[in-house]
Amino acid sequence: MQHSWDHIRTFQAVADHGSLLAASRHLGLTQPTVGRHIDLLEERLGFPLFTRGRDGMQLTDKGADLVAMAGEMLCNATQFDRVASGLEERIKGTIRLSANEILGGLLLPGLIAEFMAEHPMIEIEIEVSNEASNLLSRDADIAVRMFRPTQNDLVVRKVRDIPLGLFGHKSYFTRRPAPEALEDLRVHVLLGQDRNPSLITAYRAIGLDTEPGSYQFRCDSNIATISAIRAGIGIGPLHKGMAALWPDMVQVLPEVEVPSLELWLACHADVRHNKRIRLVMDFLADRLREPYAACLF
Amino acid sequence: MQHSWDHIRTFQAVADHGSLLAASRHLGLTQPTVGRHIDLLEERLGFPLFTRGRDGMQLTDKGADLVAMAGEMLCNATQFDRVASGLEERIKGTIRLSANEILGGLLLPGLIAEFMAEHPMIEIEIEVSNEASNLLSRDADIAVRMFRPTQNDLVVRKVRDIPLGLFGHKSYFTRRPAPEALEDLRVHVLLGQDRNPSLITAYRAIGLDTEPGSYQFRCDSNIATISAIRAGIGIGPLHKGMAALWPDMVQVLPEVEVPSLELWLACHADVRHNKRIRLVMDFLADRLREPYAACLF
DNA sequence: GTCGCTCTATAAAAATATCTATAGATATTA
DNA sequence: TAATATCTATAGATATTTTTATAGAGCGAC
Repeated sequence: MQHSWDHIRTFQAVADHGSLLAASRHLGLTQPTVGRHIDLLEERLGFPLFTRGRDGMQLTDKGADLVAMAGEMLCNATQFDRVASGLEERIKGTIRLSANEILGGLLLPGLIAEFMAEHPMIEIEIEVSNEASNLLSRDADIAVRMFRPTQNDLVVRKVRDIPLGLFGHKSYFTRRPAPEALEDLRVHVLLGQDRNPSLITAYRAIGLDTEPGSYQFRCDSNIATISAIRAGIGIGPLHKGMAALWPDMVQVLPEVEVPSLELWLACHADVRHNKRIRLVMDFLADRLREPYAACLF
Repeated sequence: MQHSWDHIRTFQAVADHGSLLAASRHLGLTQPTVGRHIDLLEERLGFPLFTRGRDGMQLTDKGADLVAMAGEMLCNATQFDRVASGLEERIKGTIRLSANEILGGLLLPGLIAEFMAEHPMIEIEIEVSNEASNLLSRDADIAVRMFRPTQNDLVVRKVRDIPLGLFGHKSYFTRRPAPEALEDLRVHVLLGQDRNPSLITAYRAIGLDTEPGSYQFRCDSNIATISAIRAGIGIGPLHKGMAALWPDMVQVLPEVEVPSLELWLACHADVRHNKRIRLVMDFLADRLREPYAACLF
């Protein structure tokens, strides 16, 4: 009896993630199972694929020679799944959305609640991450992005622009006078991010060239940053539509042109005819075009 | 949980062989197992891959859209196995030989007996068939052929030419006088083959243009044809070296030039460094170059 | 040093898949 | 018309695989 193709999948996952444990999590198996798959495969091939170290599994030379083909199989398998998903006509089923923290954490849940009431047969998962998840490897079915998705074979739709403005909480301005010109911002608490350079770039774009060190409050979490603004810690950029939902938010320097963000929807070309995906895409495109209805904060 | 890659393999096999039963034989599984694989796959995908008829399983349109990717996976998987086999360094193991009826049935067993005495760790299988088996899909590790193998990615070695001559059994010539010129053959019983045109072509090559109907004894089996010659039924071509092992065989028209056959060995490039395969290849190349030692007849 | 984290390896219990055997249905052959 | 192929579908017994739970070893932080 030959070895199973599943063992090759396991092999590829272990090679990719570097350890049995990490691979097992991604495969939805347990670590002993993954370990046994590798053991069996090695036994049948007659040579070791990995060296077992304390810090995981490292490919041997021979293992490295084989991993390319396993990778190709993975490509074909994911394409198989994608195409199959595109051929699928049932309404019932699951859709995975990928979105960044702000959209996925604050905005989408409200919209999805509405959608689910209309379509109880469709189950929806949201993957909240600021990393652009890979639609090609089917980490998600639909991506909601703040920039134009660039991968090939993607069907993308620009929904609209998202105008930004600089905002601070009313309470903040009881302590400091609101800035009247761009230079005044230098003496204010500016809320940006730690490692993610997108807001810093935005500040530069409006003519304020500050170094990361000059931000008094820094946090990687977009949500925490927004909370900080609402808590009156300082001034920072917000979606205008979102700020409009919160009383007590005061826009400063409204004449300053903060470059708008763009709102994009994307799905893989192979799945664009899937009814569920169409349904969700159309719904999102429709609702996201409207002003923000509610932020679940 | 996702579906198994093994189910995709099963899907591809069923699509390829047209029925659960045929696929199960090729996969080394049973028919109910193969059927359940397809059922599970269809259930997870949400649409049928096959229409079940009395005469097997026929791909639906959607199934046909998916079979290409499954086929690619099969390619990658067999390549995986081939490359793995090439990386393998153990002596112990199995080697599959592919050869035609004459070589595989009469000559190789004697050589292999000798080889096995020297190398008891290596198990050898012979696939005897006049169809050139596919080294790319790993039906065999080594092919012994009477013509130059043409597939790509093959490592081929010409061992030698095999001179042919026309022979008859002594007892035959007690009944009919031996032919003295080519034309005399017309009144003799010529032993050729039924559907396989190779011998007919050979007769044409030496200047004797006879139609298949004029062969009194016809048989698809090369071995039976040789037996017929040895039984004194008529005249036919034999390997000179083989005929030399049998007393009572008389060559006729030795001046007639019968085109020689060629003897080739081939293995896939991916496995050429496999020690077992090298060992067998070298042994065969060595022994096949010598005159025939024994025919197991 | 010790706690907490990573990782691999192993043995018994639980879940799952496979096989054997059989039935039913249709076409081909005698 | 009966016999013999082909094929798929289904149920119970058997094996195999997976999981759960546990141990052991190295590394970094406090």
